[in-house]
Amino acid sequence: MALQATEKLLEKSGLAGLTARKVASAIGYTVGTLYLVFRNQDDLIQQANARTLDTLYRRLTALDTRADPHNGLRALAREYLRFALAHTHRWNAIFDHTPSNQKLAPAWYNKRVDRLFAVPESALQALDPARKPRAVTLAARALWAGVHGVVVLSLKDKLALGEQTGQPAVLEELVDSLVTNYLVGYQSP
Amino acid sequence: MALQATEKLLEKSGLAGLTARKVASAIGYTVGTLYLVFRNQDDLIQQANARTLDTLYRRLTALDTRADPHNGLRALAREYLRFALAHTHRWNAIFDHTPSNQKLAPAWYNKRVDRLFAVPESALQALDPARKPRAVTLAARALWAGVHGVVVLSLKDKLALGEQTGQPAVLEELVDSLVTNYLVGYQSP
DNA sequence: CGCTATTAAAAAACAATGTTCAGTAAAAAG
DNA sequence: CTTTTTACTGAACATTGTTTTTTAATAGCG
Repeated sequence: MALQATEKLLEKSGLAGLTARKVASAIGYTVGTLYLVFRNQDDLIQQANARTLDTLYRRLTALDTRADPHNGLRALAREYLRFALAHTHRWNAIFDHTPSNQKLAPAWYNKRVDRLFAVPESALQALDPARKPRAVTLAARALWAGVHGVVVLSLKDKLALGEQTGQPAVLEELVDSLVTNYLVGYQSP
Repeated sequence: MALQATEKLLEKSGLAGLTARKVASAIGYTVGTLYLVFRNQDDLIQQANARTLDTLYRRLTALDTRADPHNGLRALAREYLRFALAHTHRWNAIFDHTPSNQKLAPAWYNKRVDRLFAVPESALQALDPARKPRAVTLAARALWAGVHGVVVLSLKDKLALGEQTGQPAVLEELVDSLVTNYLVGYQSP
């Protein structure tokens, strides 16, 4: 219940507008009760974010990249962008949230992140099965981080594209450009 | 004075550890005085961030990309990464700060962002003077946003690279991979 | 049933923080 | 010397994360 309410609140007003009291009252409880279920606010947000990562993962793995890895990677990137555009606030919450004093994220959280990176990585591997795993891993990280960067700046409207800023078609064009051009280099001898 | 103190505090404990009272007392004033100089905390942080953007801009323009645009772009990207690694907290502050209720950033702030994007853009234009300006702009945005993405995830340790995560050499390798491969695609017929 | 122990939740309290505002002391103006 | 302006303080307020104290209900059990 709390996590569902958190998601709803995030969708409406983003991470900045989220308070423990709002979440509690949204499910008909008071704030004290929330702290019986979650260790603190970081814990709550992290669990909400994990759910977002899960649905993103499901969306990405729903695509078939095996038939055509090249176009598959483009489709993955586009799907990533679309997801972020469709759930801006929840997606932003993943990256805007910086745990207060916590050293490193818990294992169950990192597992979701790793799993996500594995998706484009396996497509890249399929694209050139002969390549060494380490080289593929690095390439996957570089490419996916790059796609991530385009999406991040797209959502923050920091791409300085003039009037056409924020138009989904232009953004998809950007993502496509990145993936396509990168892959040309990746596959050239 | 206030901005210098803000920078020092940011360097030490990041945006999360920054409070109006700390900034004020760091310069020997009380919190009320700070609000005579800055409209609010967003204003203070935005002005501090603008200064960070300025020094980054100076670092990037200190490089000469005209002699060899291709390597110049790689150097730009590497310099961007180095700057972020050297001033992690101040750099993160630029992207972690989400103005409370403000619609869009003020013009004087956006000017710095535009100016930064112009740097790789002019290198890309030099690389292929025949290409149409709009195509160059799009490519510059895609490539630079991609580099940005690698840097973002590097600093947040979200690249899931196992033991070697965070090693600058590996990160430079990633950035290099992105730029080099992208440019191969960009220049191919 | 009647008493106790456990549980679930509320209510209240606390500290930190952003922000505002009334007041005050010193300097400047006239 | 009086008035006005300036620069600043100190207190106040609302919001929020978090903890602690209380209260009401339920379950366990003789």
